[in-house]
Amino acid sequence: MEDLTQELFRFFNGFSSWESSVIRASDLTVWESSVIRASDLTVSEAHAIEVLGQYGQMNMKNVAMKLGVTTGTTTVTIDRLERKQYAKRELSSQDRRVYLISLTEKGLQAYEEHHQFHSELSKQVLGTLTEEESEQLLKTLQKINAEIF
Amino acid sequence: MEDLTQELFRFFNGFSSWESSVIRASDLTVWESSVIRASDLTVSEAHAIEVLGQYGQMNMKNVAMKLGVTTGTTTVTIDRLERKQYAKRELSSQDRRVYLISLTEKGLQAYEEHHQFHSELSKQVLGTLTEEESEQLLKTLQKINAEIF
DNA sequence: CAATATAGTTAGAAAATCAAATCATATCAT
DNA sequence: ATGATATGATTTGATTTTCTAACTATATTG
Repeated sequence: MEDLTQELFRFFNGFSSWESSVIRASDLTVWESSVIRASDLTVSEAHAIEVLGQYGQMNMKNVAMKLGVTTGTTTVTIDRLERKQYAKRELSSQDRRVYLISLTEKGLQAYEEHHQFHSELSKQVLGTLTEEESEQLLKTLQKINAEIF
Repeated sequence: MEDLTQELFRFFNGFSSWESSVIRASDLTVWESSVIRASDLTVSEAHAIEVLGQYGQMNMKNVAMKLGVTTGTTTVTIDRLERKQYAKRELSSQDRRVYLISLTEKGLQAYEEHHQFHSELSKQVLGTLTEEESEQLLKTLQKINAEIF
């Protein structure tokens, strides 16, 4: 039990630093020997795109919850993404207080690009495991995600 | 493979929002019907304590890497932790450019407290799995952590 | 030993975040 | 129905967190 706690959080922290290095790295690129800014996405904007790409259209409150920030913060983030045309708001027809947020074409494209890096890590993970372990891991993660997160 | 990528990052994002809600919640407490600040730790300070508690004494650069921020940011964070007596710097005897950072008694105590919350989540995870699945998960995580993170 | 690399710090600016107040719409209890 | 309460989203103003770039000190390398 104590062991699992330790490995669980090591795993989480490992992901965490990997993820921020990827976001930062993908924001830079080298062109004719000098480093230039490749995308105009900040780290928190990239996170929001990741969440929207992963879960699809959702309201502000749910975006905020997935990001682990307040709705005030989310309003600001989505404002910027909308201004830069990565995301769009649509009024819900069910509840007129609600905005449904989704990615635009450009936003989806940015998500796909970022997602490639995820697949890379996934490949690395599979590389360390046997066929059987991989299958078991998938099942276990599905269970945990469905029941806890 | 695509499935695993999806579950892996859902898992990671689930952890992420859980973790930020826990850090925020543990920073507040209710006393005589009003919410007051219980600890003087901010979110980024709590993260640093978590890393130092998890990995033990380490230099600034490694702390920065684990936190996924620059060394400049880390200097500021450790400055504050040192001022509040949660952490301390020691000059390395091997390399005089290097500071080794570690938790003080007070820092360790804060780490232990935070760690309790981790155990709670761990317990929840175990609750959704069979005995066998739990053992397999532990082994798999150990493998991944050792080889990738 | 000079040139280059690395660890850490500092300074100033920009980005991210929060809490609280506010607005508009929904829901609930009577 | 309607007044009271709850909820989703935004705004405001302040604080916190972070970055980049320049800098210092020490190590390493050709």
